[in-house]
Amino acid sequence: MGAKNKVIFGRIYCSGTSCSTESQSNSKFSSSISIASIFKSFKRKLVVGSFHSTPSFKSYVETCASLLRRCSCTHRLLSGLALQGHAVKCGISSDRSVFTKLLTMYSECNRPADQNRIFIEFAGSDIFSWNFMITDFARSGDIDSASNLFDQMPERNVVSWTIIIDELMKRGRVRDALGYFERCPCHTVVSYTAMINGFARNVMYLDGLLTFRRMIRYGLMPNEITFTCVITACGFCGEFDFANSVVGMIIKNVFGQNLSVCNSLITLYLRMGDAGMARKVFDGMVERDVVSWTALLDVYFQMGDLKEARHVFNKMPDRNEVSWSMMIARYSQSGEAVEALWLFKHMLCNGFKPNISSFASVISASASLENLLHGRSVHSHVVKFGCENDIFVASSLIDMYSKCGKSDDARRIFDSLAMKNIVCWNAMVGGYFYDGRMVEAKDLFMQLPERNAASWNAMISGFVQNELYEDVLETFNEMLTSGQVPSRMTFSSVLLACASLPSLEKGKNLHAKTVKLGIATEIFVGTALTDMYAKSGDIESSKSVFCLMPEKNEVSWTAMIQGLADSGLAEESLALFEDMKKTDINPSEPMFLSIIFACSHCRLVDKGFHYFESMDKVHGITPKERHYTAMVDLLSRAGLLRQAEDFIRKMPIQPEANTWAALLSGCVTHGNDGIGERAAKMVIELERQSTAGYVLLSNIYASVGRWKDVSKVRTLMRETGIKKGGGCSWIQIRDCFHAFYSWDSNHPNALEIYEVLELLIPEMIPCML
DNA sequence: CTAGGGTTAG
Repeated sequence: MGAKNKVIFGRIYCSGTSCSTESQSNSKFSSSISIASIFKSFKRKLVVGSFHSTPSFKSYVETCASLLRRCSCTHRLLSGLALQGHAVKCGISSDRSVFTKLLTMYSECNRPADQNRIFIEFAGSDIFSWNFMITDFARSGDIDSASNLFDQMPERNVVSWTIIIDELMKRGRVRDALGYFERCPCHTVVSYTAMINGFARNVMYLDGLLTFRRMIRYGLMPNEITFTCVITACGFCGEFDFANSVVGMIIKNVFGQNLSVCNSLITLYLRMGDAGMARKVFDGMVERDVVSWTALLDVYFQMGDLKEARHVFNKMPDRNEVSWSMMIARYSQSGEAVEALWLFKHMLCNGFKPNISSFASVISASASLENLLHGRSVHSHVVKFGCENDIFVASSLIDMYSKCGKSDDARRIFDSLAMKNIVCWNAMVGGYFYDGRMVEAKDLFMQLPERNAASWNAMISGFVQNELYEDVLETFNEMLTSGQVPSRMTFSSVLLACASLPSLEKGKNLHAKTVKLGIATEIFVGTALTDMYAKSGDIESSKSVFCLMPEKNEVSWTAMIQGLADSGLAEESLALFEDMKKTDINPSEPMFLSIIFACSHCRLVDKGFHYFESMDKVHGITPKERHYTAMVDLLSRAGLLRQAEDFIRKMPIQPEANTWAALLSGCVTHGNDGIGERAAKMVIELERQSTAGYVLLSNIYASVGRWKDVSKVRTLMRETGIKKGGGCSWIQIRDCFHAFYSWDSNHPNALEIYEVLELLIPEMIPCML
């Protein structure tokens, strides 16, 4: 024991105050023993009387300070207390270097009361101690005590000012920070940088840039940290000209090789949309860290090259939780939700702690998959890591439960939040719509403390999902009246509603509005317009909108191909499909549905089979039930009823009721009651509540003159309590749409509706009454 | 001979 302690003691004594050289001994026991032996040894050496001038006293103080520092590094409170006891006894506890180390030790060991006590006892006018205390108060969340302390300081240096400015900015108190900044008698690069970055933190980028300009005028030279902050601010607010002039300064002042400056430049060029330049910066760096590599990942994500991003991720020399979060977030945003979940799992397997960002991304991936099981399991991790009160995590949880149809679970999280932001409110409104709980959704919307475009969009798309198109238009009008400018999202939802309404007027009106806002050819709006015009029967306008779109995605092409097919322009639809195959867009599942449908309309049986077979063979898409149904429709319409029945019996998957219904409907057209009866039996068996089977069957009997069987089917329907649903129609009177049903003469505006109808189509009235 | 400002994800 003795030998070991002597070695430690000797090392400390000889190497002065260096903490790092003697941090090897890490057992609590040996550490406190060594401290005790130091004092024993020192007591022997100290000579009373020559105390204050001897070198041994100086060494004693230094050693004491050094040991205290070691105690705070290793959080050994007991040893620290023992040391303080000795220091007090020997009368050196008010020595500046001992005292500052004591302050640090109490702070590190989380003893604010003791820390405060010795501060009040000894601090006096020592600026360092005051600054230390201010930082400590601020970092523990008590910014008011921090600024009180600052105001009481007998004397301040520029560090004091910078601390208080930075801490106020971090807490969003921009005005207070600015007040201190203006009162600060002397500025440095650091105080200016704190100010610039403080503005940026509070989304006041332009003020940050102006402060930067003021700093240059003041004659201060920015350093690499200032440049990093300014470049980041430029990227956020899109001030690319300003950014370019800053880049000039960076190069002139030889900061072009600095690690963080280059890292921020990669992101700047990405925000400018110049992935090539971003890549160039990365290639030219002399030194790279995990931040540089993570930024490079985003370069490939922005170019849409997931493969290369994945490749870079695999070969990166180092990863941290941000790199993992980035991968999870981008995969989730690219619609690769399954891959996002996989990455999250592997992040945990690799020993990384999930953080708020990775939670938010992985929850939104589970939401888009509507995978409740996975969502719940991530939720349990969220609770385990104590992130359930984070607003980002909570709002994505609300969204996840909503999309899985669990609005009550969503509501529980919503209610548990002490601080809710507008995102949570909007997600919850959407949640009720997903569950079809319109009353609750509307109620909650009325309670919203503030409304943004997303709140209105939640209402509008909620009504669209529930096919309440009148409410869509009504809400849209309210939105305009409230002064809220509609977004792309709004237009694509409202246009979707217009596509389902008979009047083209509203749609045209909306088209005009989007032109005014300059978003008519934007991908989402343009696609919705294409769809709306096609569904409203104005295929020429649909085509012209489609052609004007500079960028088209899979959905846009589907809308146009489907629109042409549905308008009976089957040849054109097929030609467009061939055009699309020449671009880098791959045919999708719904597209094939339209293509087969188009073939069906033109009786192009062979072509239809060709496309159907190419799905699996060429494009690797497994045909779904509805594709088989479309094929049956193709064969049945062409009168190939026997082949159609054969086709169904050979299907590798269970046919849906609609598959048989397609055959049945062909039997009606071609008057085949033999196959028709079998098909009808299958339809009724697969879908007992549905009227379609019965109605079609009775139609077949009627078409071949089996009137007795017709009345048998009708009786059967009556007995099983199945009613034929009434038809629904729409009419527009002035600015309002009215839905009315064939049995509905109780509509509040019935009289007016009938009056209008009488003008239009007088012979329709008797059928409806 | 110690303090104050920073880059990547959400």
